[in-house]
Amino acid sequence: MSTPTDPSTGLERLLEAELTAEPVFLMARAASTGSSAANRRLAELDLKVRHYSVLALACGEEQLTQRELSQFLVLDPSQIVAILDDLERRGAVERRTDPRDRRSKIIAPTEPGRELYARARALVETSTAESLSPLSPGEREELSRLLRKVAF
Amino acid sequence: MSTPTDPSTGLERLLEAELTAEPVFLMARAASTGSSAANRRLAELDLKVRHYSVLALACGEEQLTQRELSQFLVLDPSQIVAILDDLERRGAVERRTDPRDRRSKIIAPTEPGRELYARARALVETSTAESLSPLSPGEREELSRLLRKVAF
DNA sequence: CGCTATTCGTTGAAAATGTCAATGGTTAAG
DNA sequence: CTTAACCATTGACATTTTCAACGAATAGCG
Repeated sequence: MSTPTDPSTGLERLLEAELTAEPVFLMARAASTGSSAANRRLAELDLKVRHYSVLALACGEEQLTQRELSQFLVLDPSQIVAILDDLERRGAVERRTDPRDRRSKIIAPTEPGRELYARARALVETSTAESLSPLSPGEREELSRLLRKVAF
Repeated sequence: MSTPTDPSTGLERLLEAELTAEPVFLMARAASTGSSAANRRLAELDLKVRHYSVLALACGEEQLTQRELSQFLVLDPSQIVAILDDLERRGAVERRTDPRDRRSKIIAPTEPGRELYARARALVETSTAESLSPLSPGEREELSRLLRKVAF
């Protein structure tokens, strides 16, 4: 059975196409199917991967400004504004003017925000497990390790 | 020196963030930086990765219809139309009604199209080498192998 | 054979995302 | 204290995505 999540195309004869050897293509395809799967799960919480990412960073150890979120997530500052408007309207995060530089705003999670993150994280875990199911545990670790090296 | 291609953010303190452990995020970031790098190179030929992908498949062994391109590239049929309009206008490919099913059209490369593909391919190779430079040759192979398993 | 349902490429519109310039408030450098 | 730079924000615009609808062609079935 083929769900919209299923990367299978029924075009097995194309697995030898030259394009299949191109990492750019493979990355794009894997990222595309992976994040639509995650988005489908997160829809239950009315979140998308982009919101989840911001929320995750907000819930982390580091105090981050919008500029830093923008750089780390490779999103235009104006997009961060939009995402934060959503999250703040839902009461998941707060913008606090950085006392050491009143131009910047530090993004802090609220208590409900942390709970939302916990639930979202569980959903993402599920989605990830599903997306990476063709890999062994060792392979998943290796994939993460390699991706981390190229992603930063 | 940090070029727009460079994935480095100068936010090393975030490398331990929980988000960094999420494959969804890593994939998205790697795919994003990877394909913008490739797009930057391909701009020289007035191509984007999406055009390159279609052209590559057209130049392959298999006779593919637009529907098949759409499925394999995970793009809406209407997007394939747009890409083909571009490529056909440039004389790189042709649409030929499939004699066995006159609803479908098979995409065939022209001779200039093949030459264009060859040049584009070289550019993509360069971009890939650059993007994957933090990896050893063995690691690059392994990354491709793992991506192929999750991408299909 | 005819009728109906389905598929294909195409068009067009709407939503989401990406990109970029300009602004007010704030800080840094001199 | 003045000038330049930086931050978040806004608004405009381009690109990409998503979806419904259409004519042409095929497939299934009576």
